[in-house]
This record gives sequence, structure tokens and C-alpha cells, in this order.
Amino acid sequence: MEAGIRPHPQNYSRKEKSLGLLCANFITLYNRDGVDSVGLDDAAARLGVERRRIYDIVNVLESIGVLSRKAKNRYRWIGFSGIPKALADLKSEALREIAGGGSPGILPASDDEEEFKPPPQASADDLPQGKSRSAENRREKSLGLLTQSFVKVFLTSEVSKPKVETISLDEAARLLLGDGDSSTMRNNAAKVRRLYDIANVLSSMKLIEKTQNSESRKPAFRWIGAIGKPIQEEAVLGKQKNKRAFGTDVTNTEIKKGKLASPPAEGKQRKTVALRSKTEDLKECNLAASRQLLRGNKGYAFGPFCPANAEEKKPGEEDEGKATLDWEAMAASLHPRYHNQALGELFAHYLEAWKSWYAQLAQDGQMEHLCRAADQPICVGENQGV
DNA sequence: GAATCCCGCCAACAG
DNA sequence: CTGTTGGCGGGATTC
Repeated sequence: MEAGIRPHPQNYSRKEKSLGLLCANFITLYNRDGVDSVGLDDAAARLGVERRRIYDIVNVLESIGVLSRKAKNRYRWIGFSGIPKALADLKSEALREIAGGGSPGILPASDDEEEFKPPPQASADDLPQGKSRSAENRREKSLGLLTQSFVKVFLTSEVSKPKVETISLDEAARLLLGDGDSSTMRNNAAKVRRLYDIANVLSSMKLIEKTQNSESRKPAFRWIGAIGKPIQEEAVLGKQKNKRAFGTDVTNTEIKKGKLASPPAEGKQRKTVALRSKTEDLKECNLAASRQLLRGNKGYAFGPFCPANAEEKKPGEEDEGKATLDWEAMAASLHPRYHNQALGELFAHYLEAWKSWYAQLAQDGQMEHLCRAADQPICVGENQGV
């Protein structure tokens, strides 16, 4: 099998196409006021990637509570504010599983989230398990569930006896093997590959960080999403000679042999928004930006970086107030949900950490430039194409 | 050489 | 059937 044609651009750099970077751009693009809906086509076009990649990102982000599926081709943007709740749910669920004994694998027993998701048919229980079987089987291996399982490992690490501070993807893969029987090495390797994808996105969300076992030099990941720790605020990047604005869209396309592999004009005649020919410059900008973001810490620099470039352009702090408002509102709405002491404290931690974090992200400073590519707000809420 | 993980084929899944 | 989702793993890149 010749598999596929491999164009070999001599200056090809896989780092420029990393999921982490794409995720960062995705966040930058949609984490802003007025955004509440995300269209897959729109995202793919503006980020300059094939649809397939958008699915990867969207799936893991959804499992973290940043997005929620609204309809075909459409997701609802929730933003960082959705993370705490999602993690809290994940954690309580994980603890419950552990208490139940057995393996904390990916059991289809529990639902991912307790929220919506009840089968479309409310009063119809005639569905035979024939079809849902395969459907469920497929979902069992979904990136989303894998992500949640992976996250659970970290969320429960503090109560674990060995106290899992860092784990290698290989360990994680072994730990997350759904069924114990099919623990093939082949199978495990495949799962590891998926975990790499997930780790990239999670890293760019600053929920985890790549490190290495202090002793065994082996690469591993550590949770930095603030569970017990005070989330490192090193996210401040505007410390060097900021180029002041890499005023360009986040497009990072390579300008395919003509156009994106998008389906034949399905109804929208615009869409030719991005796709410029000066890709070189864009690449430069993106790389420069990432370089800067990564700076300040060790030389580890895992591909991804922080979601939004919190560049300060004014010493104002009203933003924080605004962010706080959201948080309080959310906290209020969630309050009745958590009565446990433990969960309450946990949530308090999330609040604290995320508040400061979010404050930085809140300032969508130069991000405006990123939006200028389109001639309208990101929210493309019409177009009910048929 | 090992670790990382992008690319995109193509199978499930709606409609 | 057409279009949407998204497993899955070959093999290129990077470390």
C-alpha cells in the first residue's frame, strides 16, 4: 500500500501544524465577547485547516467544558468558565468510580456529564440494544472520553496512595485501557498516540504541562490546572520586546493546491475569507508569538502555549471586575449543586485560580486583529442551509 | 533510536 | 445516496 502521497516541502515544519498551536489559535479566535456559537466550517476556514483537525480540538474541548455540541456543524462556545464545573463533575465522578472498586477504566456505566444528553426519544424505550451497542463501543474510544479519563487521573491524584504527580503517556494509556483483556501492546501504542493529541490540547489550555520524572528523565505530564496548587501565574508573556502586534489573522494555511478540501459550495458564497498567499509572513508571526510565549521558563517548551496572548496595552483593571462578575454568577448558579464540603472547597480553589487566570485572558487586546479577516462577527447564526 | 504526532483514508452515523 | 463525524495507524519529524 502506498498509503498517501507525501508532498515534501523542504521547509516543512510540523510544529507549525501542531494541534496545540491550532488549539491556541482556536481559543484566540473564539474566546472573545459576543461569541457564543462556533461553526465547524467557519473554524476550519479561518484557521486554515481541514475539518478533521477541528473535530479533534472540538472533541477534547467539549470534554473539558469549553464547548458543547449544539447541532450538526455547530457548537456552543462556553469558554474557560465552563472548565471548573466540568472538572468538578469529572472529579466527583472519578471518586465515585474509585469508591466502587474495580478498575477506573472507561466504563460505559456512568455518563460523561450529568447534564443534558438524554436520548432524543423521551417516551420511547423500545430501542433495542443492537445498534447502540456499536455506537457505544465507538464512543468508548472517543477522544472525548479518553480525555476525560486522562484528566480524571490527575484530578484524583491527590487522593491516590502513590500520589500521582506526573505520569507518562504510556502509563496513562495502560491505566486507561478500557477493557483489561485487550491490553495489547499494539492497542496501547495506539492509545498513546491519541494521548499525545490530547496532551497537546490540554497543554495549550495550560491544564497540564510537560515535564519529566525528576529521577528517570522520562518525559511525563503534570497537572497545573490548579487543584491544590496555586496555578503558576507565569503566563505573563509580555515581558520581552513585544513586537506589539502581529496583526494578522490566525490563518496558518499552506494554501493547498488550490483550495481547501471543503465540500462544493454548500450554500455560502463567502468563505473565501482567509487564505492569503503571504503565508510566509504569517508563519513567521505565529512562530515568533509562540517563541515569546514559551519564553520565561525552562527550555522544555512543549509545543503549545497559553491560549490567549494577554498583552497589556493599558494599565486598566476593569476587566478583572467583569471577569469576577461572571464567576460569581456562575458560582451562584452552581452553588446548590454542590453540597459536599469537599466539592465546595474544590470549587473554591477553582474559582480562585481561574479568576486570576481568566483575568489575564479577558483582555482581548490585540486579538481584535485576528477578527478582521471576516467581514462580520464570528457568530454566524443564520445560514440554515438546505 | 526513541519520542512525538500530523495527515488523511475510510468506516460509522445522520438525514 | 450525500454529507458529517471521527477512529485509526502509517510513517514523517523532532528530540
